[in-house]
Amino acid sequence: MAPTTTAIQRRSEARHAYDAFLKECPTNQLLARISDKWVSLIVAALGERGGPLRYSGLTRKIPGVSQKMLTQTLRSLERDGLVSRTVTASVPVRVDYELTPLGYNLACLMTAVKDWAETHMDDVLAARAEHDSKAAVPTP
Amino acid sequence: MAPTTTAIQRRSEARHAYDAFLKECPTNQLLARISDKWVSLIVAALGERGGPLRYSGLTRKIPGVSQKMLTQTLRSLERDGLVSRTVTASVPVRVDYELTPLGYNLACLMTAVKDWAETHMDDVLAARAEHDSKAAVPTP
DNA sequence: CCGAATCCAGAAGGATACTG
DNA sequence: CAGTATCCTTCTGGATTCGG
Repeated sequence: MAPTTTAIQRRSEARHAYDAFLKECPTNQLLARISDKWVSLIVAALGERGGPLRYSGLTRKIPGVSQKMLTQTLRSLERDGLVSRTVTASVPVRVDYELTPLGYNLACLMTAVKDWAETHMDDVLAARAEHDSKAAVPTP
Repeated sequence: MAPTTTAIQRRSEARHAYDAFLKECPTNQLLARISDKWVSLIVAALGERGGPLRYSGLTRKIPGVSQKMLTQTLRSLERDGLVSRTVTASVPVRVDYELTPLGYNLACLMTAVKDWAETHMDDVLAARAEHDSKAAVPTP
């Protein structure tokens, strides 16, 4: 019997090979992790500050973030050794978050990306308007 | 009556202010866009190549991507003026994708981020193991 | 003040089949 | 070869509530 579904099979095999590959090669995992919206914002916020920031401070510095996402993202960043968490047991508990040296290292790149976004934003906007105007007038 | 729900209200207001802010300041939109997993991988793939790449070529170069995500992401990148799409109407249709100058510009940053991930991956892994081992032994 | 836990709507994304 | 369209599962992430 000739293999009639080779294309499908190959694709499926590629996917499973990819899944297995991820376990051995965590680079993609790490890339996916730092390619997260909240990770970018938190690391950028802590990087711009240059020093420690409290939980409530982060909430104010990143408008629109929910406690859930903030806590969740901070935990993963702490686990990955990118931020340090310091608890001061005062009457109202005080928790400070700060980038580790490794985290500051990443913050530089994040800042560069953010600067790129700010610099070339108008180019992208222009391209988007151009593209949309062409697509919107098929029969003038 | 004293305002007992100020914290909740402030948070809610912050969210709506954020939503309104996004319309006037698309920088965050753009940052979120380029902080996408598939965007990173596609831009990196095209950047490493240095030249045009066909649809099927991209499928092979990015294992695990579905046609849906590949097409969808390419469309958005084209709309944003980061990649160009060239159709050659031969017997089997041939489509080439290539980074625009703006796209190449971004690819440099993406490559830097990818390199960072590859360089500091072991540090992150070590921190992760350290963190997990501490959390896994509360009662020895 | 900092966070954990639960609920749930909606978006993301994969599998599959079909077109030109 | 290069998509498009559809279904369906998974996961994201916001709202809310409770605890230390």
